[in-house]
Amino acid sequence: MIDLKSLREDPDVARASQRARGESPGLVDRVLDADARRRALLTEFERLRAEQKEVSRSVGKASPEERSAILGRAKELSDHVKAAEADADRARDDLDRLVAGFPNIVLDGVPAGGEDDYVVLRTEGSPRDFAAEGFTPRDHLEIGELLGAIDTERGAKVSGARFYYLTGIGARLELALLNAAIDKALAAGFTPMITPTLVKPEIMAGTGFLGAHADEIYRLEADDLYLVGTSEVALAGYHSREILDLSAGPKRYAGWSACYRREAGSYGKDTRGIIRVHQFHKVEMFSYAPIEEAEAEHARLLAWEEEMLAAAGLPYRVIDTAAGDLGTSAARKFDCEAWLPTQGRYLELTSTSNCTTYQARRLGIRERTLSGTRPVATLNGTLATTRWLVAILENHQLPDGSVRVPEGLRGYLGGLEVLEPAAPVTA
RNA sequence: GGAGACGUCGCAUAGUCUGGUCUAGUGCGCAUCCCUGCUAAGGAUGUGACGGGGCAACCCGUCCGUGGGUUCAAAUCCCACCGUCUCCGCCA
Repeated sequence: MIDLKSLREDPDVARASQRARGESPGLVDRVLDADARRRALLTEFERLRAEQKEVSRSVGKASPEERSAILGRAKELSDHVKAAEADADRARDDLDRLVAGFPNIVLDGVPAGGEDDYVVLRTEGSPRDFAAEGFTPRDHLEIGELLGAIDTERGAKVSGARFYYLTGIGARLELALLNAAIDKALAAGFTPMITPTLVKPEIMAGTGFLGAHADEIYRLEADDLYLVGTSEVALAGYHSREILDLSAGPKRYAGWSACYRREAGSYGKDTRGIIRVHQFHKVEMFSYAPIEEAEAEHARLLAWEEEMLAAAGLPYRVIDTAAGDLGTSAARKFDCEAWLPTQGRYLELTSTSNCTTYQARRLGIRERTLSGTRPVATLNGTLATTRWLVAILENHQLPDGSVRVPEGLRGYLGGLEVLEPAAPVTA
């Protein structure tokens, strides 16, 4: 939720933000109108209510002779108050609806435009030259099957398309990666958390996931709960309706959870292997920070992501996502994309967003300061996901189909240096 | 799943039966000050959130788990829901 006061004081910033996102700047004026109307009706209601309270109080003290006259007056006022309150409530609902649909204000420097208008900030590491090494790289699924690490056929049999089993060394490799991520988070001062993956509608709405991309989310209708697409949701909800003390710096949590995505509208895209799946695991960083520290914290989250990518030995690039490709809640987003040799393209492995105070306003997360309370900034970023296995298997493969274990993960696999092809799991 | 108890401004509690004097009292904690001169005790004052108006001291409104209802008037009466605890049943 955007800040109405600053919108009132400086609507041009919001208009510019809307234009950068490729959305309507006219929405700003509709919000301003609704806000003015709501405040006028609220003032009127409160004036009548104050009068009614005064008259009502006088009923008890009135002498029997005065009583019926006062009661008549009170009754009349009561009707007026009810009507005025209904008007004010309606105006508030109108305003709320408009505000709910208003995305976060993008930060200065965010590239304008859509999905393809990102800016590459830098490229780290260099992709291997498989031609020079004299072999054609296998894709992650082929390797995964050779290693007995990934089984998508049985995943489809049991749960449908875009489901999979990680088997044997595949399961161990994912656990190794996620454990490495948790250790990285611990070293950076995060509190590890294992979070709920089913959340209430108000929490899902508060994080901004029920806006434009609501069809991405699984909903359990019988229980009115949502399956989270990331532990960001549960971690943002953790301190909802609380007042925090951030005087010692940001509060940092690292969530480990399964993540669920419907992948509606991605038919035919990344259908092979485990690049785009309905269920995966992720270790996610989440920070609650004073707003002045948000941009510095965002830079820190990005740096920790890059340390993980280095531990996994992956070549990657960092992009500054364009305004139109930001989520509803994000004011700025950096993605790290690893090189995918068999597709000759970069694949998103991490994403870190600065949501400024947008989520905190919706979820009622504030901090205590010398001059009262105010909303905090929330930020999130990926430390590892199941998808990383794709890049690890492809980038570290050897001609015979085995895979060199990146040094940063060996300690989590009992010192194992190479994953060797194994007999497949057969019936 | 069944039965019962409970939910009050940081914490603990009063108030609910008998609606108006609750403009929610008290204790603890906390903050400032006073006294004292020494890691004590005492005293005074203050002590929330949200919204609106001046936008500074102030004023108004909302908030007693949540949402409805009754009433001129609801912490208080009625209904529904949520949560916590206890007991029973069932499942692991």
